[in-house]
Amino acid sequence: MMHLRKPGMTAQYEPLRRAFYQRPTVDVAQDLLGKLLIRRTEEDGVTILRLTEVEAYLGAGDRACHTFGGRRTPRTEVMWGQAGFAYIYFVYGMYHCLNVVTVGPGEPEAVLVRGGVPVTGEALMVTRRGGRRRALADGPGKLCQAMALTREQNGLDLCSRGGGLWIADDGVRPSIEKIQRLPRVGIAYAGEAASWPLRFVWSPRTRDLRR
DNA sequence: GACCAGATGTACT
DNA sequence: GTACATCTGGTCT
Repeated sequence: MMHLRKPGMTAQYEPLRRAFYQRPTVDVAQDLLGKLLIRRTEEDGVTILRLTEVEAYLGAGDRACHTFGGRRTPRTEVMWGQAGFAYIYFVYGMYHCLNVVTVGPGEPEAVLVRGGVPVTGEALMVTRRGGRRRALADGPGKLCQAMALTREQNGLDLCSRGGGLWIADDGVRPSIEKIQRLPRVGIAYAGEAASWPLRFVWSPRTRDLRR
């Protein structure tokens, strides 16, 4: 597979600054494509994914969003806070989903991180995925499994390396025409919002993955 | 390939 | 009690 960075230099990537996240959620979602999701743990070291699929969730007016209608519960509390923090929740009794909070306090919007391709630490991701060598992180549950993300990482600040989870820019720029806008997945209950084109999918060719 | 059932815990009604 | 921002392994083509 694609090892485009030497493992030794991987942890040096600077976290995106908070201003990146303090923008309209749709802009943040689209701009996250091609960025590096970096995970560092004491036990395992560093794993990195390049993001290829995200969804925007637009807060109180979005029936598919956990904060629809202004819902504010212990689970959704992180979404109500500062942009640039991780909102991780448990679904279907066995999986986790990673979101990044956008906009700012009192505007509970977020981007669901749905998929990425391995850049560094692929063997470790395979181990975390129970030995499955394919489809390592092409869905939100798989992505969290490959990156060892659970509710323990809920509320981490992505603008700091201290929590072992951050997002960085290494200069790769998806070309706009390679990005598809589609309806979001798994939200048929959301009425009109189910058809909103808030899912962003980047299908990179190998050469697109280089700077 | 497509389709389907089952697994499972939490939030919320 | 019900629905859920999912995935896997089985079956069938």
